[in-house]
Parts: sequence; structure tokens; C-alpha cells
Amino acid sequence: MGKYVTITEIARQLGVSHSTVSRALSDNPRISKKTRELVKNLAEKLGYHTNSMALRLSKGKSQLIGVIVPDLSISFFSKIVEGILETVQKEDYSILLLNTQESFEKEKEAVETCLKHRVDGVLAAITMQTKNFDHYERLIKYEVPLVFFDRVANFLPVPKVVANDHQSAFNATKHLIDSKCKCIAHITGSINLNNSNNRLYGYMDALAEHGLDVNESLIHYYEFEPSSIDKFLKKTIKKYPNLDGLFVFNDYVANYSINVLTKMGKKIPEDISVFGFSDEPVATYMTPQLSSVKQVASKMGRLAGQKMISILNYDEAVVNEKVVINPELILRETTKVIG
Amino acid sequence: MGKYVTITEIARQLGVSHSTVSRALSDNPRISKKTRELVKNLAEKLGYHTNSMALRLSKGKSQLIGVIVPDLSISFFSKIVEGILETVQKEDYSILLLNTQESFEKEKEAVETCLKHRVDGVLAAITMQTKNFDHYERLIKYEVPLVFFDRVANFLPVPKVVANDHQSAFNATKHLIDSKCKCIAHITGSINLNNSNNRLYGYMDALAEHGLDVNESLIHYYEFEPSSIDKFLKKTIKKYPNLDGLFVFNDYVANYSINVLTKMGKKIPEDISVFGFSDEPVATYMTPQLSSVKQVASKMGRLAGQKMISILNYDEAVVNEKVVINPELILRETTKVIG
DNA sequence: AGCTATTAAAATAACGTTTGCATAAACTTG
DNA sequence: CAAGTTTATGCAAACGTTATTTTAATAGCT
Repeated sequence: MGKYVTITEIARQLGVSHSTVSRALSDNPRISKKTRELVKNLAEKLGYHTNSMALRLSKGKSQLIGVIVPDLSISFFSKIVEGILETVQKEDYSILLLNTQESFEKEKEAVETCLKHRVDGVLAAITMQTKNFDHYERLIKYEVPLVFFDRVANFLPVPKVVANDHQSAFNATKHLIDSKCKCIAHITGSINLNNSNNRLYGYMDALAEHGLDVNESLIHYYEFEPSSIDKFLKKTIKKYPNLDGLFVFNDYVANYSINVLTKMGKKIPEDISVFGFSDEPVATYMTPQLSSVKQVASKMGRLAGQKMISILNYDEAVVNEKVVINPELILRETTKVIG
Repeated sequence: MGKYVTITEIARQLGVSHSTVSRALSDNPRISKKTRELVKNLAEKLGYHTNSMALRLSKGKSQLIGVIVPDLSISFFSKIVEGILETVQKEDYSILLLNTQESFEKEKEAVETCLKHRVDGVLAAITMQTKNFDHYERLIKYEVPLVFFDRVANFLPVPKVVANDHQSAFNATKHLIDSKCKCIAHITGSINLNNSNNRLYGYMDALAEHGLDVNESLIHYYEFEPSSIDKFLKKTIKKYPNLDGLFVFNDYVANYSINVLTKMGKKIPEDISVFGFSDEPVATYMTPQLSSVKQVASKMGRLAGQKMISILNYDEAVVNEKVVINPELILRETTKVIG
């Protein structure tokens, strides 16, 4: 009990050579039907599992894909991982998961770990600190296919899968404008993160393109301090009593903002329309339910996974390309119906 | 360019045998200091990485730990995975991540995948559907160490790491009682999930132990239908105008419930105190901020990971034991201050 | 009958390590 | 200085596969 059955054991019991067993199991036509069935039956009976370590050593392929994420506790990233898993598992690949916790050092280590494990490819999102890309170049040098998702190194000549944050924010803001909002504030996230910045620019461009002023004092940079939102909203409503729209970079913060506004006696969406971002679970648990931009995490994961599979299984070339996932607005109760 | 450096290549360049190189790299005292340094320098220079496929085949150890989770998009589970990763990475193990999506079939497949990859051990949380455990017995038969976390198969003689949901719910309810609540309702989750049930019993036991009636009509079984909560709360407040406490199995639903109560004109916590569960991010984004039971996900992950490491690296026996993580209440603004 | 094709299966090498055993050279030691 | 011991290294087997080459057995043909 306890020991794994090998091809050699099957061969011994059947009185044939192990190479015959190997071929029989992989349906090689050079083995007679009779022997093949004999082999397969015994393999089944003994509960034979091919030893993937041996298989991999022999084939020189690990069937392993390295996945490097900056922070697995962010639901966006864990959903991406879920999407990747779903896609690559079907093709018999497994995932070597590395969590860098936003540390550049850990990211370098993660790449080394990938190399050590001889992964067949790497899917990565860079940390907020990553400015040097030598470690990724190393992968390229070793001809390990690399695909970036979400947080990408723009100038490396590899495929990238990203969400169109700019367009999403643009469309959300445009929706507020279309529903007759004239004075729209924005709460944005960390200035270090590309994604927040793209959303900010999407907001500004939408305003500009529709003839509304872009007003610095209507923009709040949020950095983990909820009470700053109370202050911002109070100040803003005092200065701009006609405030009738709010676009927030994240659903949690949108939820918080709505609570603050409600306490100040504002009606949502009659007085002020609010648009969130990411369509987190909280969006449907709120009252009123939050209009938001659809979460593209699992789609992003699936697309990144598929790209890798195409490269690995169908010899697609690794080229400098960008797959952009387009936005989809989810309209709920915090925005007015148009028209 | 592109090919990995092997031990044999180093040996060739240095004019020694590959076994000498192998020993030199692993600091075997049988190799002279001079040779050892020669080897190490060249290895460094050539960017040598031990080929883990070969290493594993040779050693008969995969350095891989299978992690089976029911739903990675639930932040509780992704945080557990993060905790596991953090712990096992330090000991040079990698994770083979399997997501069962609450499907029993996928869970069986996941175990097979673990076997196929010759994982050194398996960490698992079962699906809501799992009633048969033959696949896990298979692991035990193959002497693959198994450790359960959170959702466990109670009667299998292996280590388990769980949160004390009963005690947590008991303490949360007791806190409501201590703050002078006399009529406390409870919203519970799926009747199929152990965790919800344990919380339900914790609530009931706390009431009973403090001389309060356990009243079936104060308990609502929530199944993914927010509007059922509106109905429940309205009905309950009509029937029990003295309702002054609410304990909810999950922070999202607590958030929703508070919104409903607020709209009905109830003041939180002056009229009704509310206690949530899990301390999700939303708890701090609410107004008032939600009192909740601390999230134990990453601690659970670390404990489960450590247990596995102890078994694998320090030959700890696989025994039928239960590690219980004790509750910690986070008191915020939805409950009254005691005394 | 004698030769060639064809078919089926066995043998062997290879993948890159670790490891037990062997060996040669250089030291001890009485 | 011969015998034994230590030191430093090499050799070869083993891990479980796949893949290439060889051999053996059978069948088909003139």
C-alpha cells in the first residue's frame, strides 16, 4: 500500500517491456489491439497515474505556468487567477502561484522561482514599485513566453491584456452627463496606480468633450482615510450647492460616499447621481443599488490564459500586442434613467 | 541562448565529473573547498538553476503542495490561500492550486490531479456538496498527507484547522445581550454550510444560556435573495416592536439590513444594535461602521500551511486533531458601548 | 524454398539529478 | 616503509518516462 504504480511494474506483471506499455497507454498504432487492451485494463485496475515528474523530465516540458500577482487578497486579482485557472486547467496545465505583496524584491525572486521550476510560461502583473525590468528580460532570454495582465510593462515586446480603464471612466462619466448632470465630482485612488490615473483621465476627458469645465477642486485623491471623504463632500456641497453627480473609482468608497450624502439629506439619485467602479458584491447589497462598471477580472484572466495556451500549444508567436477589454456599464439605482 | 545550463555542462567546462559538481553545489564536505568554489563560481556565472523536474524525479519528492478550494472568488478563501503561500514558500514548497467551484465532480478530479502531480501533501476545504469521501481516502491510502481547513470532513483521521464559528457567534450574541438587548433576531446563511449552522447554534446557545427565549420566527434563512430581508425585517418589527438586536452571518448582508432598517426610521445602534461576521472591507466603509467578528482567513492559511510543513519537513505524524482558531470581536459603531 | 515486406515488441538511450560504491593519491603511524 | 587511513574525486545506477533503433516473428510473393 502506498507506493505508486509505474509503467515498469505493469510491464513486469504482463511480461512485456516498459516501452510497450508506454506506447500502449498513448494509443500508439504500433501496438496490437490485444496488447493495448491488456495494458490499459491492468493500468486501470492498479490505479496507474503517469508520473508527471518523469514525464516532464523526459519531454522537457513542465506543464506548469507561473502566475505572478501583486496582491492575492485583492479580489480583483484572485478573480483573475480564477479565470486563468479555469482556462489552463482544461489544457492540462497547472499553475505555480507567486504572490509578490507589492514588493519588487519578491517579484525578482518570483521570476527566479519560475525559472527554477522550468515553467513553460509566465503570466504576470507587476508591483506598484516595479521600475526595472531586467528580471523579465531574463525570462525572454530563456525563451520562456511571457504575458502581462492588468499591470503591464508597456515597452516589453510581449502580449498584454488590459482593461480599458480610460474608456470605462469616460463612459461612466458620459452616462452621468447624458442623464443631465451638470456638476460632477470625482473621487480617485492612489496616484501611483496606472488604473486610477486612467480612470481620472477618462473622467476629465469626458467632461472636456462635453463642454463641462474640469475643476481641480471637484477632484478628491483618496488614500485610505474614510473621514477625508466626509470633509471633501461637505466642503464641495457648500461651495457647489448644484452638485448633481459623483463618479467614484471604487465601489466601497462609493458606498461610503452615498452614506455620507444621505446623512446630509441628499437623495440618491434624485439630487445626486452616483457611479461606482468594479461591480463588487457590495454594489448589489446597497440601497439604492449602485450603478457601476462591470468587473472584468475573470474575463481578463481567461484572455490571458488563452493567450498563453495559444503560444504554448499552437505555436503562436510571442509578439508585442495589447488585448484591450472594453467596458460595460451596469446601470442600477444610483443613477437616473436617461430620456 | 535559451538553453538551461546543466550540471553536466558545468562539469564539462571544469573537467570534473557531474557528481562532483552536484556535491559541490550542495556543500557536501567530501568536496575540497577549492573545487567547491570553482564550481559555485562557474555555476553563478552561467546562471545555473537546478532543474527541479530532475531533482524531484531523483528525490521522489515534488516539493508541491496541492491546495483545493471551493471558490477562489470568495475573499475568505483567497486570503487563506495567501496565508498558505506565505508559509510554504519559505520552506521551498510551491502550490498546485485547484478551484472546485463547489462541484463535487471537480473535487474528485482535483484529487486525481494532485495524485498525478505527485504532490507531497494536500490542503483542502470541501465543497458544499461533498458527502462522499472516497477520493480523500485514496490520498490517505497513497500516504499523501492531508490537512483540512475551514470546511472539513470531520470523521477522517487527519488534522483540521477551523475557526470556532460557534464560539464566535456565541460571543457576538452575548455582546448584544450584555449591552442590554432583550429581543435579538438572526439572519443565517445556507442551511447546507457547517459554518452558518455553527453560527446559528452559537446564537441560540447564547440566548438560552442567558435566559432569553429562542424564537423560530426571529430567525431568517437567507438564500441569495436580498428582498427576502426587507420582508423579514418588516414583518419582524411589526410583530416585535421591541426588537433591539440583530446578528447577521455575513457583513454584506448586515450592510443591506442596516440600510433597510435605516429607511424604516430605525436608529443604529440606539434603537437596534447590529453585529456582522467576517470583518470584510465593507464593514469599515459603512456608516455607522459595523461591529463584526474578526476575519481569520490568513491566520487559518498560515496554520494549515505550518501543519503541513511540520508533517513534511519534521516528520510530524498525521493524526486526527483539530486546531481551533478562537474568535475576536471587533467593536465598532453599530453596537452600544457596554456599561 | 528463399527472399522481402510487414508487423509487433524488445532494447537501449536520453532527460538531469542524487547517491552508494569504488578508486587513486596523499597522508599517518608504529 | 609498509600498512592503514583519510581525502578528493570518479563511476554508475537509479528515478519513470518518451523516443529511437534493433530484433524477432510472421506473412506475402515469385
